[in-house]
Amino acid sequence: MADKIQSIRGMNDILPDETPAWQFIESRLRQLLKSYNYDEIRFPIVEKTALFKRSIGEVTDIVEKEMYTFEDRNGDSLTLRPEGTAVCVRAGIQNGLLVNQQQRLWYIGPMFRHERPQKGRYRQFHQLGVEVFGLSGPDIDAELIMMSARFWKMLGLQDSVTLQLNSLGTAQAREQYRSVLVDYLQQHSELLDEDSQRRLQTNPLRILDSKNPAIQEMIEQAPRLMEHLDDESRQHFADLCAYLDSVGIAYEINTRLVRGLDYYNRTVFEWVTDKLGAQGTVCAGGRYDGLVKQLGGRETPAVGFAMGLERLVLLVQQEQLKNYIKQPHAVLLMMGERAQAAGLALSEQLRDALPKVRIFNICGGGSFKSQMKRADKSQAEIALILGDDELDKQLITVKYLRQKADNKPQQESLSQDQLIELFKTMLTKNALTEQ
RNA sequence: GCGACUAUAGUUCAACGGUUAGAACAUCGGUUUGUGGUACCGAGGAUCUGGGUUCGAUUCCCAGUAGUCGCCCCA
Repeated sequence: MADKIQSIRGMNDILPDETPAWQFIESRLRQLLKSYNYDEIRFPIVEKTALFKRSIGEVTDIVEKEMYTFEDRNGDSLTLRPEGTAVCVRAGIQNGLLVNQQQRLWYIGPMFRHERPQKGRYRQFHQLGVEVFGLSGPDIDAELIMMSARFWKMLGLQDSVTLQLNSLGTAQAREQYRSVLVDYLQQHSELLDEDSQRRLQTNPLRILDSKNPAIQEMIEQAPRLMEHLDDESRQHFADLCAYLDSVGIAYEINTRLVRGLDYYNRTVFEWVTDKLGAQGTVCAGGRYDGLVKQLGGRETPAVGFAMGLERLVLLVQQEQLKNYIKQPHAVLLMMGERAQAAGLALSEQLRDALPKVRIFNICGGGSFKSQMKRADKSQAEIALILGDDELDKQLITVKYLRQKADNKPQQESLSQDQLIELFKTMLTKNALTEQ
């Protein structure tokens, strides 16, 4: 036997067992986004490396050590997208979607980061991203948070996630705060670990996020970003909080919440869960008013978020899927060669007449008994039996597989027209539970 | 990228430095090829890869690969 070729580490197959959960989540997402009137955008998986260096930040971990970067045949440096925002902005600029316009966009698809795989963290992972351009007020920030909150309800996850909120202020305010913070940290530099020493030079705000207990203690006394906000950002944040209060969305203000990507300003938020171990962030986003200009467009306010679909799949409970998994309505048994041809034709005709009906043809023949076994395993509501007897009489035997032996007839012979009528009543009966 | 733990049928788990590596579930077949679910009978199917120690390794050691957990990072 030849050697088996394995998939790339951290890049997983999503198997038939798992796809119902994905489909469930994706269909609810589409429904949600439609209800807020957002539009889908699709863009490539590979982009020029410079796009990510310029947007995410040269000294971020993502750019420094997690990107899949390679040269193509022309010698250009290309990168598998590690996130969607930068690509969305590039596409918006390039296609003239952003100038003096408002756009509310979403996208879904795989992202790539070379990290150590863990539960809920993979090298190819999937995100849903939502980005809004051309709106600068706190109202749209609130809309995005309300939208995500609604989504948790749709998935039955409202008790599994909590909202963390912070404001980073304007770039200038952040710059000022940065130097105040660096001063403070340098006074306590003997407490800083190796990681934090390095970040002192590169991204000191991230030190606030450290899990090192000694550092956390010292951070408690550090000057707070909230206290260094400019007036406008302060008002923006207060308005946002008021909007959330007005619809009863609970949040926790976390002044240590900073983002790993450089482009954020003002509002940042994160939905977290304690049910996924170290990978607790399920959805995160914020405002990035400077990015469009930074990537060569006109100055355009923007805000967005992304959620990790793998993590949602892990959170969605099996019971919520039970109305979503769809069994066939009917399973078709074909006994003998004559019935084989007639049966295939029959199921095609049924699909012509009733596009919504789900029929599972038993292929591969076999004894009556083994076909019945397979019919049972299909979970279908009814079995259609077609053999020489039925062909001679121009009838189809219908057996009700899920009706237990009581006084009802378990089996009857129907003409094709009667069968179609039967399916119609089955479909209307199920119409409410299937959507 | 760092650390710890793990790797045996499709799956979940046994076992042993030495005959033929067991079981359950799953799969397939059979118990008159026209009646399923239960029962009974039967079949196929595995020691991650490469080195080393040893007369002999699935078992011990090393490396690789992969998974899990933590750090890191992040969605």
